[in-house]
This record gives sequence, structure tokens and C-alpha cells, in this order.
Amino acid sequence: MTGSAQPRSERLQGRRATINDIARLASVSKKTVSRVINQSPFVKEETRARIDAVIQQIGYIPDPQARGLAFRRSFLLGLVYDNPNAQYIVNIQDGALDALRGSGFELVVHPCDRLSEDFVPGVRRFVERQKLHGVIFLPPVSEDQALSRALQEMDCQYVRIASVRMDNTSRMIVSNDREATAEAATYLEALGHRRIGFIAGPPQYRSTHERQIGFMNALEKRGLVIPSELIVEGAYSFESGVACAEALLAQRPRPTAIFACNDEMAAGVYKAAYRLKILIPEELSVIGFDDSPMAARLSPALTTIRLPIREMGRLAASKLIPSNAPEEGDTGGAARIMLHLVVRDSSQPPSSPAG
Amino acid sequence: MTGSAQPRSERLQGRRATINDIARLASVSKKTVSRVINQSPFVKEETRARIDAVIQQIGYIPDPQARGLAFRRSFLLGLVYDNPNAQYIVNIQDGALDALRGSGFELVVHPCDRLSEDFVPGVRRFVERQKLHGVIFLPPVSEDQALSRALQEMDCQYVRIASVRMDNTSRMIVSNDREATAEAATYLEALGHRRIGFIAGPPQYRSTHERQIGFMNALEKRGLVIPSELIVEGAYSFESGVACAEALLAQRPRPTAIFACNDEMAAGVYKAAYRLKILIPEELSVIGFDDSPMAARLSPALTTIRLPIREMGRLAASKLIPSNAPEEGDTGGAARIMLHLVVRDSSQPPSSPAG
DNA sequence: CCATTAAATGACACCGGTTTCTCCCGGCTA
DNA sequence: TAGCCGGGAGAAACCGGTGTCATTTAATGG
Repeated sequence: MTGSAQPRSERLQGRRATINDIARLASVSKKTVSRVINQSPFVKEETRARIDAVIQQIGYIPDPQARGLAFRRSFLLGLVYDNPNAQYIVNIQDGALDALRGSGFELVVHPCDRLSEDFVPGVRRFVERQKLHGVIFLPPVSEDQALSRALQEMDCQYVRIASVRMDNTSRMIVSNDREATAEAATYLEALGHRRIGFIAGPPQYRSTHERQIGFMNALEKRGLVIPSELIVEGAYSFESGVACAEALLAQRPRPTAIFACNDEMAAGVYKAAYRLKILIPEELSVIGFDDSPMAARLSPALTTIRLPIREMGRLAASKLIPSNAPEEGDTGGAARIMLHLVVRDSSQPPSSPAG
Repeated sequence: MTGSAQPRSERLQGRRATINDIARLASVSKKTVSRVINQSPFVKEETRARIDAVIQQIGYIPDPQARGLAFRRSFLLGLVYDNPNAQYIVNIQDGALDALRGSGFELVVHPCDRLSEDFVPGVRRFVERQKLHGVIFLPPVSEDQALSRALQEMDCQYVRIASVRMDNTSRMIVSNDREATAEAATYLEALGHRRIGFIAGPPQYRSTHERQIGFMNALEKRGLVIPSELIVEGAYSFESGVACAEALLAQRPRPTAIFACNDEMAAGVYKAAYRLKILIPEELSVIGFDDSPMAARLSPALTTIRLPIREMGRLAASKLIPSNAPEEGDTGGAARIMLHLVVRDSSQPPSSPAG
């Protein structure tokens, strides 16, 4: 009895089970097992059941490397981003991973430097070496034209997350930055603000223009034009936010509200106000953009435009993996993400309305 | 002439070059090319040079999937973390990717839920399916005993990032939380603070105990014992920070300083102080822990203990990849990370020293 | 009942590498 | 000169799957 123990795992000592083991145990060829794994319709129900049973019993999991080798494609998705944005990446990531759960795909992260000489070749190497199943590009890489061209000839599907549609062919997750900033502008105007400072982003980002256009147009519609001295250009960084806010707050009459094109810069506004002993929101209303984790943690909590980052990541990933039920709102090409203003404690009517 | 053009890329039309192409072009067997790729010493210098030349010229890159299949191991590193900590993960990640650059390894991220039934099996599946070359565990997963046991039998090297040494065998990146909080405590005491509130973390984290012990011991050494009503237990979350701070600030006499065991909760202290119209730092000094991106963006900028997260990620990854020059400070087993207090604007001597 | 056809399955090569084993060759020893 | 040794290189099998195509089986028609 002792020698012939271990009835089940014949010859499978410690080794991971392979497709051959399953084939042998189910008395079929490995090809048929392969058919079952890949859900081929040409397998008799009875055979499929038998094979499935063996797979279950053994706890067999096909090797993604071997599968990928044969498929000439991996089961990896790439997430490509440029360093500076660091803050929200984890959320995109978690959203994407949400969509990937149970799909057999994994997410490989790949930061890069868009200004480097090696930017496009680097991304290209990454995609080709790993034979990625798909790639998600975050802004600002998602807006890069050179990369866009390189991708055309690379036989790799990808999704871009950006604030404007790039072309009609590729898949995108587009946010309606214009309408969102319009909403913020309308809100401020309705509160009674007339002297409003605007801190824009750096010109190389598409979102910069979108946000500014939406904001200004909405104000103009309500008969308000912001003088150019109240529009300053930031760099989407905290430090630039401080500097821009100081410039704005040095003017007389002082603006009663400042809209910053992202939360980082809005935090900079807080800092400047703190230094100048200007109270938020009593003497200055502040609105940001992103609803980054920090927004709700500032005191007072920042009124901002919510970017449903996680949801966007989820959508992007789900566009890249084969799935039976297409995501709701998935029109095949671009998916529009609706942004909205989240009113918190950093905004209120001006104490002494101008005009 | 027209027909026989394209002199170089014989038969290699659009296809990616393989080891066979290199072998053919260099007039050697594929095995010899493989030897060159893997830096085998048994290749004549002349042969190696010829092969290298062809590789360069063609721009050949070995396929990691095929290589992995033969090696029974992938060229992927896993980064396993539990969701809630989201904030600093990107930094660990970028640090790790720093170390991976050019190594041929890639990083696969894998969030998980430590409280789920499927936690250990899930991580196990991840590691085994992908045949990971190595894994990095972040706290609190890095402290999990069940996972630790499961890993023993899994033939996969891993590094744990944590605040205490777990055992002597496995590789770790350990931070000296005790000494760091001791430094903060000493600093506060030296400023003249006598009534100091302490917001601890949740008991299931090892770091919670470490930080508390270090803090309290240092104060005791200087003859100061914090009464139990000034020690409250938070959950490492913003909301818990608010609640704990409100509890502390409701006491009379009010504490003149509060140490929160992470920056999230410190931001909560800011919030509570803001609501109660208590000025930081004039009426209340606040110290946090982590030096998260938010710390410097709060107003006033938060005095906190800097966790060199990025550096820790870099170290962890470099411990997992084969490298000629071992990292400095790499003693093979655990690497100690030194933390230090970063004094910013949220701390100053109390306005009316107690005692 | 056999021919015809579609469904179901299997044999074998292949994906792009590595490992194992064998062979060849030149130099050294006996 | 035979015999041994070890560096250098190649042939063939293998890693664990999939593609192609042929073959078997079952279902249908005449």
C-alpha cells in the first residue's frame, strides 16, 4: 500500500499541471483541451464536460507565456504615463485593474519622459518586446502626435485618455472639460463674482485650452469678460500655483475668486492666500479641477471639478480586453466622460460684490 | 536589379527577427547565439563579436515570452499592495521602475484585499500563473503571516517593505519608525510642548506599535509621560484623523501639539483645527508621518517624518534583479532605511508653555 | 445500405527561445 | 602514436501551448 499511494496525481509530482496532463487524464488530445480552454464551439458537450471536470479537479491553469508565445501576443496591458502627473495614476490604475480582474490579463506600468529623445522608441520597444495585448495612454502622452504615428504601424490596440478627441479611428476616453469649466464659471458668476482670476495650465497640454475656452465662453455668454491681467499661465504644479496666485492677489481690486485649472495649483492658491492672510472662502473663493484625493483634505475642503479617474481607467481597460458584454456607454470609438462640479467649502458669494 | 533588392533583410519581411535569423546571418547555430545572449563564457571572442555585430545591425531583441517559457520563469516583477494606502504607491512604483530601467524586467501591479477570503490564494495564483521572477510586498500585506507561510513553498523570491523585521531569512526593506518618532517626540519636547496629543494607527499594523513605542519612550526618557486620555486610536484615514483631533481638542487644558501617525490623519487634524478656529501653528503644533505629496501642499506646510518611498521602491526592486554591482547598503538580508523629521511650518514653541 | 456532409477530434509542425547531449578539434601526457 | 582532456560548437529535444490540415465519427439524404 505504501508505495502505490497518491492515487490522483499520477506522475505529476510537484510539477505544475500542463495541457498534456489534462489531455492524458481526460483521454483526449491536447488540441481538444486547447479547444476547451479557448471556448471553441466545435467540442461535443459531453467531451467538454469531461475535460472541464479534469481541469477543475487538477486546478489546471494554462501558462500565459506558452499561450502568448503561440498566439504571438501576450496577456499584458501596458499603462503608459509621463511622470509629473503622479498623483492620480494610482486611481486610473486601480480602475483599470478593476476591469481586468478575472480576465487573465495583467497590467504593466510604464512611466516615461515625453521630452526625452528616447520617448517614442522607448514606448515602441516596450510595446513590441512585450507584445502587449493593448496599451492605455494617459495625458499628456496620449496627446503626442509622434507617438500616435508610431503606433499606427505597430499592430497594437490602444486607448487614449484625453480631454479632446484626436481622430475618429482610435479608441479614446474623452472628458468634457469644456462643459465642466463652463459649469464652474457659471456657478461663480451666479454667486456674484465679477473679478475672477484664472490660472491656466501649460500650453502644451490640450486640456489647458479646453478648460480655458469652456470657462471664458461661459462667462462671456453671461456678459462677463475677464481682463487679460487676471489670466495667468501656470504649469499644473503646486509651486506654479503659488506664484500665479501671488501675482493675481497682488492686483487691485483684488479678485474675489480664482479658478485654477487643476487641484495642485489650487493648493498653491491656498498657500498664497495663507501667506497673505486672505481668508478662504470669506475673502476669496477657490475652485480647482480633478478632485484629487487632496481636494477634500484641504481646509476648507476644495470646490472642484470631479474627474472620475477610476472609472476612466476601468473603461479604458475594458475597451482593451475581449468581453462578452460591451461596457455600457461604449460606442466602440470614443467614450465620453461627464465631469461635474463638486461644491465644497472653498466657494461662496463675494463679501463685497464688484460691479 | 529591381527584383533582388533589399540586400540586408533576407526573407525577413516585416517579421521580428528571431534567434534563427541571427544564427543564419552569423553562420552559427542558434545555440551559440543563445550563449552570447546569456553571456556564457564558452564562446570564442571572435565568434561572439561576429554575433554581436549581427544582433546590433538587425536590432534583435530576444522574446521574453519564449525565453521565459524555456527558463520556466518570467521577466516580470510583481508589486502587491492593499488598496487603502493608495497615496504613496505611485512613488514606490516609480522607484522600483527606476531600478528596473534597462534590466529587461517589467513591473506588474497587483492590488488586493487582505481581508478577503481569497487573499492568499489570489496572490498565489498571481505569482504562480505569471511565474514571477520576484515580488515586492507593501505594508500591510508585507506583514501578513498567512501569506508569509504560503510564500515559503512557492519558489519565488520576494522583498517585503515594512517597519519591523519579520524574520532573518527573507529579504526586507525596513524603516526605523521607532527612531523617527523618537526624533519627533524629542523635537516637540525641546520646543517646550508638555501637553501632546497622540493619534495612533489601527492596531493591526505593525507600524502603529513601532511609532507609538518610539514616541512614548523618547518622551519618557525626557521625563514626560502622556496621559492616556491624550492617546487616541485612529485608522490611518483622513476622517479618523478629524474625529480623533476633535476628541483631543475638546479636552482642557487643550494639547498644544498633536502627533498624528500618518499625514492623512494629520490633514484631519488641520480640518478639525480649522473648524474649531484653532490656529496652526500658533495655537497648535501638528506633526505627521510619511511626507506624502500632500504634506508640503497643506497650509501651513506640514512638519512630518519623511519616508523615502521612492528610494525604498528602488532598493526593493534592485534586490530582485540580477545585477553586477550590488546596491550600496545591501547587506543581503534586510536593508535599513533611515527616516528623519522634516521641519516645516506646522510646528513651533507653544504660546503658553504648560508645566 | 452506401454516399455525402458536417461535426468532432487528432497528428504534427510551429511559436522563439534553452537545455542536454554529442561531436569535433587541438594540445598535452604517457 | 595512442589516449585523454577540455574548450567550442551544433543537433535534437523540450518548455507549454496553438495553427493547419487530415482523419474519424455521426447525421442526413437518396
